[in-house]
Amino acid sequence: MDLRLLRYFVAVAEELHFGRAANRLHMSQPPLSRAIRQLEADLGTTLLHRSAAGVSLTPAGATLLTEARNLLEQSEQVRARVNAAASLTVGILADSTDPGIARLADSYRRLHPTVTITIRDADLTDPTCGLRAGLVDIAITRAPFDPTGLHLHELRADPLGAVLRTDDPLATRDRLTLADLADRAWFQFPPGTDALWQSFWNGGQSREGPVVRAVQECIQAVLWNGTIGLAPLGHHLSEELVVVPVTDLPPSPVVAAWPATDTNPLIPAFVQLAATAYRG
Amino acid sequence: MDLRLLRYFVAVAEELHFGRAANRLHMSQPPLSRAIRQLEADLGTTLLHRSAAGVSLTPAGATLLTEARNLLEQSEQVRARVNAAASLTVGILADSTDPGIARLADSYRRLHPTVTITIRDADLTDPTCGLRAGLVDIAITRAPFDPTGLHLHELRADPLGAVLRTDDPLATRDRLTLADLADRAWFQFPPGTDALWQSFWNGGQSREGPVVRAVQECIQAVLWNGTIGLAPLGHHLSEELVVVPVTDLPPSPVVAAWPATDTNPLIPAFVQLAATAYRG
DNA sequence: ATCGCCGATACCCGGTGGGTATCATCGCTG
DNA sequence: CAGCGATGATACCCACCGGGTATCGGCGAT
Repeated sequence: MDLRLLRYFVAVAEELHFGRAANRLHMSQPPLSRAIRQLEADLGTTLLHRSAAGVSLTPAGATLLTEARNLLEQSEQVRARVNAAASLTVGILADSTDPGIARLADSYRRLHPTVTITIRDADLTDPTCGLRAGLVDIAITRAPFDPTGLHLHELRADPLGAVLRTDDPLATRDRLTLADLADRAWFQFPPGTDALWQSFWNGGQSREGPVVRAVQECIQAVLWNGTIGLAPLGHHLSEELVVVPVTDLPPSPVVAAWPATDTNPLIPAFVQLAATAYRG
Repeated sequence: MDLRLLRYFVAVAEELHFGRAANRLHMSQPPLSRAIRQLEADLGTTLLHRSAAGVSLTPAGATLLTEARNLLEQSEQVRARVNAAASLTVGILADSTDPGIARLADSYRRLHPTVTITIRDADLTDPTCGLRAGLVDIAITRAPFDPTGLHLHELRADPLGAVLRTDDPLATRDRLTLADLADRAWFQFPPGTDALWQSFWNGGQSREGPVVRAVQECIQAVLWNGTIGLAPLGHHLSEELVVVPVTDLPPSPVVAAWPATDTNPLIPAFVQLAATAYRG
């Protein structure tokens, strides 16, 4: 059985007219007639009643119409699924300053040269980097966020510090507590941001402060407006900023997250590679 | 996408060797290589890693392997379902003496000349005429029987009578009750026969008597052994038998039955035709 | 370094899928 | 009732494609 013939048959069965169907298929009528006869011979049944009055479906033809539509639909899905298995989009959040992700992508490309891997920088609105919206296949992000329907894999946990201007009175301290920062203005995330995540990144409390949508905006908020935020230690954000450890905050985990329903075989391989890359 | 190419791909993916796969497909290696390249070009992805060491699947290839197997399997099912929709096997029970079924088959053939309709006479063991075993698409039989998983359509209800030899003392009566027959030997159906059906055709009670497997055997049992049985009125069974109405039995319904899961479009058409044929 | 295995390439041929021209049939209409 | 128009079937042709054979190239093993 040939999918081409099924496509032809569906056209004829829908039009109930060889001429119109041929037109729709951008071909002439005689080869179409022949193709349908061929399909009938292949299946060993008559699919259409032909008469000068018109064309009508036999019971076998009616069955084939629905079955063929179904099969053609599924063949398209196969195409889509195979294409999905040939490319991987990874969303990253807040770690755009981290060179690790670039090295990770490179080593993945070396391992799977046939796979197109794309890194997408997400904005802070969505800690799952568009995972639920289907924009990315995997998110590399920082917990916490609502994990419903997601598989998670913790890659690393970073101690957190307060991001301060170098001329801040606290900037010379080698450690801080949340109490030291209680009177400062904190970031505000846009509405719709995961509540868990928002409260954590504000030091576990609801805070007042300017709205930020991207990492660059956070840095600017600290530099220009004297607000304060949290960041993993060891990242060099700017010449004019320091990150001072805050001792009474739990470390911030970096997690890989992907939809529990996603069967893309590239995902486990990527997560494993990410795990070794982040461990080192 | 061409199912032929998918078949080729499955062979190569299973053998992981172009030569062996070509052998399995009864073709030579070069056109097979070309076909796989074609499939890759069509899908826009590499499906196989080729090296002198051997062939291995890319992630997209692994996905396609399962998807292709699935699609090929389904294409075979389409073929089977279309063939099923082009032929109808009707099982009939106990009414082989009824000329109505022959007329019904003829008028169905006139209505659907492309459909092969086959009438199968069932034995008394199975009142559903092999419906559950898949031997027939529709059963025209007499209730009662276990209707689980079946759709039923009552075609007619016949008053019942006792089948007696013409020289039986009761043969001249114009009506009887079950009480009149209480001391007679009744039929016995083979083990496995539907219990509902068995008890009904024995006058609603468990009875002693010879085992019968076919209508002919029932007639012979009455003629030769003096046993007794029930039959719808108005059928001429034999010159030496009469059917005397039994007034305290409910009429016996003739029903069309077919599997609730069967989507064969021939079934509704046949049932409708049967309904009008039996009504007349 | 060389041999051997295996997939790729080059090239050829016949069948098939597409085309055009025309026929046959049937329903409609004047 | 004859002629016309519409529609599917048939006849025939051509280009392309799916199959074949012969051979190359590259990598691994010895």
